[in-house]
This record gives sequence, C-alpha cells and structure tokens, in this order.
Amino acid sequence: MAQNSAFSKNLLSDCSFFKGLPEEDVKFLLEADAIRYYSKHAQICTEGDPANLFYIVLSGWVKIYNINSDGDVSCVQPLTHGSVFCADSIFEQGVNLYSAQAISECELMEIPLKDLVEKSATSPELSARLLSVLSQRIADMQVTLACSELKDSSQRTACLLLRLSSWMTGKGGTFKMPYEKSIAAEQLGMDQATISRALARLEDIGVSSSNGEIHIKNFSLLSKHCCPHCPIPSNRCGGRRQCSQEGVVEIKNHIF
Amino acid sequence: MAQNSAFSKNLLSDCSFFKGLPEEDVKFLLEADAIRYYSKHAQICTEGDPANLFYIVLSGWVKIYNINSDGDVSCVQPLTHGSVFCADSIFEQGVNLYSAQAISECELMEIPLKDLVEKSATSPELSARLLSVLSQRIADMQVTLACSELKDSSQRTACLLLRLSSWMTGKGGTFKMPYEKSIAAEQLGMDQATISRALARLEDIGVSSSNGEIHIKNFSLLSKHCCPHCPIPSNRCGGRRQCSQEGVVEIKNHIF
DNA sequence: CGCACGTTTGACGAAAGTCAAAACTGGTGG
DNA sequence: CCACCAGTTTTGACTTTCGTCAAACGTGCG
Repeated sequence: MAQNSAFSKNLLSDCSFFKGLPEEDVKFLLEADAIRYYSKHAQICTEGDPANLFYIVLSGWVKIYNINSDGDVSCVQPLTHGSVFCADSIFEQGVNLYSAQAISECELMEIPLKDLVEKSATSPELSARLLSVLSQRIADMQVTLACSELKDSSQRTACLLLRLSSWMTGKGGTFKMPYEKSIAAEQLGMDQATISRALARLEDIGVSSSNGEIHIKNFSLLSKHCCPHCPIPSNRCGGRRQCSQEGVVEIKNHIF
Repeated sequence: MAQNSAFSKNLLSDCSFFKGLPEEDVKFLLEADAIRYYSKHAQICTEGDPANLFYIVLSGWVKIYNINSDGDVSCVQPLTHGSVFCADSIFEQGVNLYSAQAISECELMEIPLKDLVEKSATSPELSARLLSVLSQRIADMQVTLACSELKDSSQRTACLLLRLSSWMTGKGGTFKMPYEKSIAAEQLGMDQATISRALARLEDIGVSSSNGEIHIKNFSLLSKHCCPHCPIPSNRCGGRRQCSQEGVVEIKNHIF
C-alpha cells in the first residue's frame, strides 16, 4: 500500500463500503492496492466477460449498462464516488452482469473478486456488507423502474433532477449537471431530443438550464410535479422533498 | 409441525429456498408451522407497513407491486410456487418494500422475520441463501427493466409469453395463461387494451389465444421476434430459446 | 477561424393511452 | 336447459406522447 496509503486512509473514511468493517478485512482487500485511472469513454468491463475484479469509484463518473445486438443500451445507471460495482458477479458464476464505461475521467479502485470471495466466507461483517450492496442495487433499480413508469417525460426528468440535487439544502439552488444530458436520457430510457424538450417544459415550474447548469427555484414545487405519481416510499428515494405548509424543505436521504 | 409435517416434507423437496440448508435451520424456521390460505384478491401485506413475516408461495399466484397515490401500480411481479418474498424487509428497518396480493387462490407459508434474522446471524448457509434470494430479485428486475425499455408492445408481450412457457419442451405448444391478462399488462407496464392488441398482432408469427389458452406454434420463431432486441445475457433469461439452423429448440433456464 | 462535440428545434409519423361500448366467459339459480 | 350476472377481454374512435431524422445552434479548444 506504499505510496497510496494516505489516499487509502482518506478513502476509508469516505467510502461506505469499508466503513465499519474490521481493520483486518479492509487491509486484506486493499493489499493489491490497484488504483487505476480511466479517461472519458474508456471501457472498464463488458457484460458477459469473465469477471476477475470488482470496482469502487473514487472519483469521476462511471455508467453501468446493458446493451443489445442493435446497440441500444438499457438499465443505464451512472455511479460516482463511493459506489461499488461488479461485486455481484460472484453470485453469477464469475461473469459480469453489465458493462461499465467511464463517462468522465475517473479513478477506480480495483479489487480481485477472489479476495472478496475468500474473505467473505469467514467474515460475517463483510458478507453483511455485500448484502447491503445488493440491497442498494435493488433500491436503485426499484427507483429506476418506478420512474420509468411515471406518466410523462417531464415528470421523469424532474425526478432525476431532484435525485441529482438531493445533497442540496435550502429552498432551491443551482448545480452543475454531473454528466451529459444524453447519458441522462439513456438513464431515463428516453431519446435525447425528448429530455431536451422535457426540460424546456419544466421552465413553467421554475427549472432553467444553461451551459450544463441547472437552476431549480423551488425543490418542493418540483417535487410536487412528480413525486405524488411515484410509488416508492419517500424514505427510499433521495430526491423526494417533503414540504410543510410554508414550503420548508426537508431532506431525507442522499444519493451521494 | 404436527399435522402438516407430511406436507412440509413435500415442500422441502420442492422449495429451492430450503433445498440444501442444514436440517437444523429448516426445522427452526418451520417451527411456527403457519401455512395460510388466501382467497383471490386478498391482500397479503402492504408497502410501508411494519414487516413481521416473510412468505413462501406453496401454491397459486401472488403479485408483488408498488402503488402510488393515484392508484397506479408498478413494479408488478407475479410469483408462484417456490418463490420467497418480503425476506428483503430485514435489510430495510423491518418495513415492507412492496405490497402483495393474491391473484388466485393460494397457500403461503408464513415465517416470522425475527426467526430469519436470528438464525441467519449464525448460519452462513442461511445467509448465503438470503444472498441468492436477493440475487434472484435483481435478476428479475433486470429482465423487467430491459423488457420495458427497448421493445414495442408486441415484443414485450412475446417476451412474457416465452418466459411463461419456459418450462415447456418441444418446438411449440399450448399452455394456460396462469393469471389474468390484465395482470400481465400491469407487469409489462402497458394498458390492458394494448396487450390485447399486441396479442392480436402476434398471430402473424404463430401465436393464437382463446379462452385463456395460449398456443405458440414455434418458440424459436417467437424468440427471434423479441430476444435479439434484449440486452440480457441468454443464460439469465428463462424465456430465451436458442435455435440452431434446423430450428431445434434448446431450453436454458426455467422460471418455475 | 474552424472543428468537434453536445444540444436544441422543427416537421412528421408511429405507437400507445383513454374512454366507452360491445362481446365473450364461466358460474348460479330458476 | 336456459337466462342472467359479474368479471374479463376485445374492439373502435380519438388524442397525446414520444421517437426519428435532419438541420441549425452553441460552446470550448487548438
């Protein structure tokens, strides 16, 4: 762990995957010490290929996705700092269940799956952590699925904006779109042109965008536009804003 | 376990959840011995309510689903013999993540969640089994998502028919629709009228239906209609038929 | 300045939702 | 044995939404 130990320490305090795990497990997993840099658009792994590694995103954004023979992508999910992926390959005969691609420059920690298999057999804490990774993935997919069944494209777009801004406090605010709108469109299962028009239609309820910056005048107003049509219990969705009579905003959860 | 012991024995040999588990774990879980009968349309549990039980379907069909304040359902999945549900509540502060309703008469085995929590803490086999339940749910959701994202209604309907007939061998065949078409429509996220029209359009490729019976002339022909547009690896989807030059059908997986 | 890339816009057509009426099914009881 | 009923499915007419294609626009960069 030589020169990266300072960074790794930093990682430990930040990355929920390691938080609370026995020191020994963490040391064991970090032994290989492979922090790797990927440039934008680089392929990280491919669906169906033999899986040797699992990954933790340290910085930047990665999308995981499936692709069919027509080249259409689906089940697209952008991941960022703190997210773990491909750990689930160990339940599937060591084959990757999805592809992953860097959608910005990013740094990943790559850990051999066999270490994970070996260690989780004897560490109940680690296998509990694995369970929570799977649980998280189920929760994410549930949000995606529920969102995709929401009424129209502007509601789905609103839902995504709320989730992307779930770390923000206050009545409203401005944030930078963390990845391209075309990726957001893939994530929402709609055409790029559709998300563009959807955003335009959201102007009426206080959403404006320019140069990749999104400004939301009032989170709870936006929340009223889509969340009532969503079946997900509010404590499972980071985007949901609860508003009291005065429109005070409460944040329940964060996605990052 | 008094009078039900014969039945339970039968269950053991059939239900994948118990198969291969240590005798002791199985005994412990089956101690409460609650086999309960539900009539069609009966509510089994409700999203958001405190979860005390998890369930194993012994016979009949159950649908799990989420519902929004407009009364629209989503994330609908029909389950039958051998399926486990609500076990995932233990990862979510003991609250049900979805509602469940009987969509035919059915028998369920109801086991206290606290027994599951207690036993899985000390039994690695049982917690591995839990992992595989979660894994299975992820796989199911992935199929649902992929299916909903990139197919028109006739392809999605074809996909469902193939999955429902995945237990059948031979070139083609007839089977009874195991639940109502309106449920199938919910499952596929489309309107009831749409699935009806979609079925009609499938007549051209050898699908006919009458009186709740579906006849498929040639599985691999139907498979050609939808599977090439699906991103799911073929070994993860029970419906997929692989066909050689001569149209010989191979079955990879079953869903029940 | 010009190029590459991502985004927006317009015109059009195809697909699916909506509503409501009609048709079909299986079961019940006279 | 038939008539009736409730529940389910099909069908038709209409509307809305979204995908598609392609051109125009904007931004950042060498």
